[in-house]
Amino acid sequence: MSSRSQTIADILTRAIIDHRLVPGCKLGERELSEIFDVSRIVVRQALIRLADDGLAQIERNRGAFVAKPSMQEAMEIYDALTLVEQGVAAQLSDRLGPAGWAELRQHVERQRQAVASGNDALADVLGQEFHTVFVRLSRNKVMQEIHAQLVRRTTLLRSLITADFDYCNLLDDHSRVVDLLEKGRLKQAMDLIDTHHRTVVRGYIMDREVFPEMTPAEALAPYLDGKADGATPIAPRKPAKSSGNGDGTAHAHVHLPKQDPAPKSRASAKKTNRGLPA
Amino acid sequence: MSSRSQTIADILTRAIIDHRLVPGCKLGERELSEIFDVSRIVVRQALIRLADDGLAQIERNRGAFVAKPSMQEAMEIYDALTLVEQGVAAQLSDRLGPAGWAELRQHVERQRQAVASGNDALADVLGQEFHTVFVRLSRNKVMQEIHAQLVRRTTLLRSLITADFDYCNLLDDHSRVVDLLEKGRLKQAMDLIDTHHRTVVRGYIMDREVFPEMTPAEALAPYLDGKADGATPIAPRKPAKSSGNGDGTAHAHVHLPKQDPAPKSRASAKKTNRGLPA
DNA sequence: AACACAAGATTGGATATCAATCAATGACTT
DNA sequence: AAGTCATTGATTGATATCCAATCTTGTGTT
Repeated sequence: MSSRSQTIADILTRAIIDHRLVPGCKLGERELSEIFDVSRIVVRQALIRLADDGLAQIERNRGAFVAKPSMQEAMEIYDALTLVEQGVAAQLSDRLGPAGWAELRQHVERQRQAVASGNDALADVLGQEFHTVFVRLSRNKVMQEIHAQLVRRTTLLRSLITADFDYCNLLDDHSRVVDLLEKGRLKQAMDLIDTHHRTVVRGYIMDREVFPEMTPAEALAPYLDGKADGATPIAPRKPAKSSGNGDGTAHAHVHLPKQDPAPKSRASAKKTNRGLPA
Repeated sequence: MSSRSQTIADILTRAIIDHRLVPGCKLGERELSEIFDVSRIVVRQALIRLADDGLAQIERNRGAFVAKPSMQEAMEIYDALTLVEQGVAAQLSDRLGPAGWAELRQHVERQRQAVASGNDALADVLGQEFHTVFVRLSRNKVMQEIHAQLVRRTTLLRSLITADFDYCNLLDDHSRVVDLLEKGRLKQAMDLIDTHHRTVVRGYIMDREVFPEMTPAEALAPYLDGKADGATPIAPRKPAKSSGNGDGTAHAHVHLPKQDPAPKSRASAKKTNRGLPA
């Protein structure tokens, strides 16, 4: 079992890539420590991990916030992702065996079925997973980790934009990349990878104002004792601290941007939850 | 000014890439907290950062150690580095302007002069720096950070091997890569980058047992002076804490990594500083 | 010698506390 | 009334102390 701060960092990461915690959202130490029922120190260690991963930014004496990358940074992230995947493509076109190609095709097929059956959420997940599988076939764990981090950051970026993708189109890209690579047409495959990501970026109109639809406590609730992802149970709890904290519900104060019109949305607004919790 | 744990993480990183802290070296919380005169918690946060960077590994209930990558991991790191630099090469061959090429040439020239004047240590530093400059010209900060991390890890790897490089050869590679790229012969340049790194890896006979030649206190002493900011502390400074070892550790910039027969334990007798303080 | 067990040391974590800093508020001036 | 400045409150960065769990070590027994 890894450390608690790692567990919490994982949960926060999950919540961020599920778009339950959106860019700019304050990650207060005290608030999180009450949510997870751990000490502030553990929370801080988790936040350090998040910041190292580029998913949070810590401002001295002000606290941690979910990262809010600039357009410039968004481009750089996609550039880096393109570079990595092109490189992996070059490797795979040399070294990948039949089993590998089969796995890729099978994955594309699964996504195709998801699209066909109208399961957009699943299609979205599979669409992202394709890239992960792609890189995993390079059998380079270091590269995998770098790539996974970039993917997480692109997923974060999606919180900032108005999603407007054509899944079928992107799916076709995946399929065609596999085809081209297997036929040894590396150059074309690499160009397609580039176009693929540019297509995504082109849809990026970063409408800079994003405000949280839920408090962190609400956003994180689904991850707290579900253990859906087979991870660690959060805490076997010791006797409560008896110190007058009567109601027990960590009803957090909302940290909303000022010019915020009127989101009193504490009442579980199940809105466009694009994410996929477990 | 960034947090203290960041400062300490930076110093530890520095000490590791200077080969003053060698793989496997125990990084005890209490010991480090006394050395840096901070609390254990700050040290722990620094160690978390190191571990996230791949420079340390934390074993639960056992503590943190300087990372000791396997041969497999070493290969993966170099593979990833090659992939990144090849990708950057492709970008530069498209987009780099005259000023950029000039900067690269100038850098190669500086290293050439260092080699000519017999300043091996400087040549080594410049040789590594070339790769950093190369990637910086891509103007992609995300990519830069990924690359820098990989470079740090390769530098760590050098602690595990018996260094036996032919600097002139590697320098020639740099020069030729610039030439080829500027002439638009991308494919050849990329092949050369690959060969370049393979040349380095080929020299890797990871003689698994590395022994620390100094205690962490001795290894870290040179970095401890001002402690306020930590720009580039190479000033020799005596430890403020008494603690018995009054030796001032005159650290010479020696670059003679001749294999040392294994001493017994951490008996700090010799100070063959193999590192390359900038 | 091999094994079991107790003692010590180290880590992971909790709690309480303090200083520094930032945000918000309110008082005061113009 | 508007604007500026000081006070207050809240949050972070960091420390010290304490505790439980685990690892290491050394010793004693078989």
